[in-house]
Amino acid sequence: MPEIEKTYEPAAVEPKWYEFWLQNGCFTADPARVSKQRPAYSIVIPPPNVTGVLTLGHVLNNTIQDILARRARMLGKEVLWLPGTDHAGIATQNVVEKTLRKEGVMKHRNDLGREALVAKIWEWREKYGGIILQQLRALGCSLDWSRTRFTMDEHYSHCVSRVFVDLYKKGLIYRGKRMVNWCPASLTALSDEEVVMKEQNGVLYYFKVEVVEEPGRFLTIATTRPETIPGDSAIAVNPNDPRYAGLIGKHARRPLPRENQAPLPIIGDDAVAFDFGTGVLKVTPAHDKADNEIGQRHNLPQIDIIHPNGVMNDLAGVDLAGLERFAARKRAVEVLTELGALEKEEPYKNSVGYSERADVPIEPRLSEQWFLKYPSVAEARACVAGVSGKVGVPPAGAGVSPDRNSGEASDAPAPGASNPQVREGETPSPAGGTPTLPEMRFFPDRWAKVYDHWMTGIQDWCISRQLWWGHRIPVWTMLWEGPLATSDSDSQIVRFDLPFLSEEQNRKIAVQVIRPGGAGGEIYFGIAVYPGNPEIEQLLEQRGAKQDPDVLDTWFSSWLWPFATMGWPEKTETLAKFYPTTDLVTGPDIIFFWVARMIMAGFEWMGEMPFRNVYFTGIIRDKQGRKMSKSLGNSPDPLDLIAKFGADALRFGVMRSAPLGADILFDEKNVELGRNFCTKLWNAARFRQMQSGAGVPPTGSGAGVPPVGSEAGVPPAQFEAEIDPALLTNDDQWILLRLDAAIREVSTVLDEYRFSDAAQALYRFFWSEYCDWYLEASKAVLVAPASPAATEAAPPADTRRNNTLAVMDFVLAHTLRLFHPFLPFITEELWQGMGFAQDLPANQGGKTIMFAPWPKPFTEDERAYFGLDESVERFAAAKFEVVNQGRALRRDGNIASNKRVRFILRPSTPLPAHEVAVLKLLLNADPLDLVEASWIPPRGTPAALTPLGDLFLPLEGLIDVAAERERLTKEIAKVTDELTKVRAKLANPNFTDKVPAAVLTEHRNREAAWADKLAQLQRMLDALGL
RNA sequence: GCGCGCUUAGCUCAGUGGUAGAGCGCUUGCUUCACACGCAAGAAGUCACAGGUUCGAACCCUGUAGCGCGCACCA
Repeated sequence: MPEIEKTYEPAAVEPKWYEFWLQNGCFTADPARVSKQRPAYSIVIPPPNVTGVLTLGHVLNNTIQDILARRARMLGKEVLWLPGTDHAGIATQNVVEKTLRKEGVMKHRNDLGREALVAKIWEWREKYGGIILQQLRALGCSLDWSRTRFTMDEHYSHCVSRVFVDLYKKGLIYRGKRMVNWCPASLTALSDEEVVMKEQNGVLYYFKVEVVEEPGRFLTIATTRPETIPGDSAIAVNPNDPRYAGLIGKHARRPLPRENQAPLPIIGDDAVAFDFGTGVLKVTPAHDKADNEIGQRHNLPQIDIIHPNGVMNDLAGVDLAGLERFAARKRAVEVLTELGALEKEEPYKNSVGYSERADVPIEPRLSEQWFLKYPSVAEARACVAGVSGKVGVPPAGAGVSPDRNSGEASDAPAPGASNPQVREGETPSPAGGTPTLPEMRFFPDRWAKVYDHWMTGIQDWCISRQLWWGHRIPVWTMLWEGPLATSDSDSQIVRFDLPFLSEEQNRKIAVQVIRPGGAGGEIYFGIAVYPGNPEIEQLLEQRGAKQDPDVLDTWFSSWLWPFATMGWPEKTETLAKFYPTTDLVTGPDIIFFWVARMIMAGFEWMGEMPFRNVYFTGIIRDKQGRKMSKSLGNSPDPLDLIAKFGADALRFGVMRSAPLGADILFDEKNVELGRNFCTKLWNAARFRQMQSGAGVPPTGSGAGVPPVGSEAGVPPAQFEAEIDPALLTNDDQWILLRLDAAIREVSTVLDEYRFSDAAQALYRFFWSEYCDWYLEASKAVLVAPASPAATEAAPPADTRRNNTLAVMDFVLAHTLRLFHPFLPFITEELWQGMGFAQDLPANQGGKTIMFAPWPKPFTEDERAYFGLDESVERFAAAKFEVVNQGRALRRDGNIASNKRVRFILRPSTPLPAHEVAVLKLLLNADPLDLVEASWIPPRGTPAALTPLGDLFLPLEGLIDVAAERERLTKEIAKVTDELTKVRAKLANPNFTDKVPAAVLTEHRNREAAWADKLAQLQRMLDALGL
């Protein structure tokens, strides 16, 4: 084996192995390999925006997914981790338009026109769309690149159109003129989820209006938006408000526009609160959601006074027309003041909806849009573990039944097509009960409540966007002059064959009345066309039908991601084997945008939930707890971090500080810690390499790597060949026990998605236990073996040495595998470099550590075989106590840790020569003299009591007696305190009567131990002399 | 207003009823033949507060305060 270099160089190592994995198809999923013995495991990546670059959020999210995927492979599963990108409508169009404006290509999108702009965006996508995926490679992500998808791939786009038509036919999609969230910057409607509420320091303006029928009587109205007064069409009061009830039916003159101070009706509506403002409300049906509802109840005119871009139109009157809405507010206040109508203004805090993307206040606006009534809500709501409304789960696939033309829509794989994929250790349904539907689990589960709450109050989804980049709505609208085939004019869906289409073609469309008896009594049809029928589209356009110019909300395509990427609507093998996916890893900020909608889509078109488990990551913040943002300059570039510290270091650092359910405060120190840990791992391996030689196969040859699934009951042959249990030292046995504990702990916490706990357990095991204790103790065998006492039947040094190396190899081989999901690169480098891959079958790690089996805890038989029992731990703990005490003595005596000094041990139990050698080494003692029980130290000798006997540091004259006395006095105080506490407990009959026997025994032992210790400390203090 | 979460060492966080823990930072000593990205030893905590349950509470219950998040309202 080549000698391991002195320092680890991630920059040289990482690309090499990534290329190796790619060349060997290690990431490729093959549904044909899925079987009962080899269950499927799948994750679809939350597709990053195609314009995006890697952020720390992506690092967190994708490292978690990679850990899950890599571990699943090691557990013998067929793993599909499916990559891709999202076209991200508004975001992408904004980015590209901005660039084009900067480059002077255009001033406004209209300069280019729809087709040219879309072509430019495609160009952009070709050029930059793969960046983030390339960056994921640098992170080590084991994605199956052969399956990379994009939400605007031809096939994917067909899926989007198909589900649109399907929902349209089911009557769930409708067009309507409604109040929508309008973004005056992006000039498009937005969904409720794209609006974020922000608290504002605003002003509440009070102005008065005169009651027409009672001249001289004024009403005072409070408003935050005086610029909308010209759009008012009523004054509302609460009919139960004695102050104003008598005015209902009368009129008041609105002050603006000043050239048209129209009298408005005073109406009564329960929505008006008595105690807010003055109890009098101006009603602006065209520019406020609540006012719009009042307007509908009272049949008020809707006066639209604002252009789509936020500029006031002519109806706003001469004072305001042409002003931007906030300038208009200022002006309106001035005019009110001039008119003498303004009474007062007071500061006021309120929340205003902002456009998430453009970061400007949205404008509630009446607009004609497409809306969706969510499908499969009941199923989606009921399937999540821990939500309240989960009773009466309907059978899977019980969606709304299609009314006709069902042929094309229903050829998806049969509902319930399942695949055997159960997480290791997953508990089956409760025994004896009725079979329950499989549940989806959220981690942490508190998100289930949030999800349920949203699903309960769910509103129709505005799915049309006034953009060009996206999936164009597959609906053509035309004026219909013939008779209607249905008498029910309220019906949204009409059974109607277009005479200019063939019967066959008519089956590929759905017809909806858009404006029954529209403005001039005309009837408009919306004709939705299944994808892939250009000839129908052509015929429609020849007849004057126009395709809707809008595109669909990006999330209307994202919600199909789990199955549209796997070939739906064809019944692909991929779908059959890998759907539903096993885990979804995403941020809680898109639980409504994406997760909830995917669940509904999963039920609606696959008849099944899209994933079994959803892991919600925290949000990455800087170390002051602020969100990462470009403007703050607090978001480091992950690629810089990788260049500086290595991808493994970044992964480990982030994972170690990312507890389940909490935000992550990112600190480069954590990455440093990851880097340091890699170095530690590297050097521990290097130490092992430096020991090979005399009598050992030069490579260590993967010694002791046990076959996975070795049958219980038979001591594995490999163990016998490599590790002779008869030659195991206490340290060997101890580290095997610690390894076993680490395997158990890491496996358990990973099953619970507690990645930071796993990382910490690994860190602790390898650094504090393996390196700090075992590796140091092993030097007593490898570097400075004890010369056995004449009476002892010690094994030849070489034999014992080989055995220790075998134990080391065993532990390292397991450790590397435990670390692999977290640290894929360095573990592969060491696995190969140290020769662990040799002589192993390819599917057992012979080719790459990626397919080496995940370590298993010892069986009972293996524990017995290696002699691993409690006495091992006990003796090791006693030994460490001796060492700790000795080091403390050294410290008290101000003796440098590198200085060899004489220690004297008066053992309370016979010690094998080897153990004495270990103690000598760890104490850095020379010599370590053993004395008889009768030996009495000279007065003033610092001493420590240990479980293996009394330890002395004979340093006549060198010791600071006063300091030593102080230490002992302090120790005595502490022990006295503990002893008092435990005695007080034991003296309490309530305690002794009620406490469980085991706890009582434990307390009695504790009392004895403290008492013993106190007595000995006292003796030591006495021995120090005065 | 409703709901959720958090409050433990200087910082970030583990710790679900029985002797308060880790990493970082800090202090001291050490280039001891894997590693100074290291080794060793240390200092450091009224477990937010107040009640209650219990033999016993950081942990369970009730309440309070502060912080964070979500939802609703917002003339």
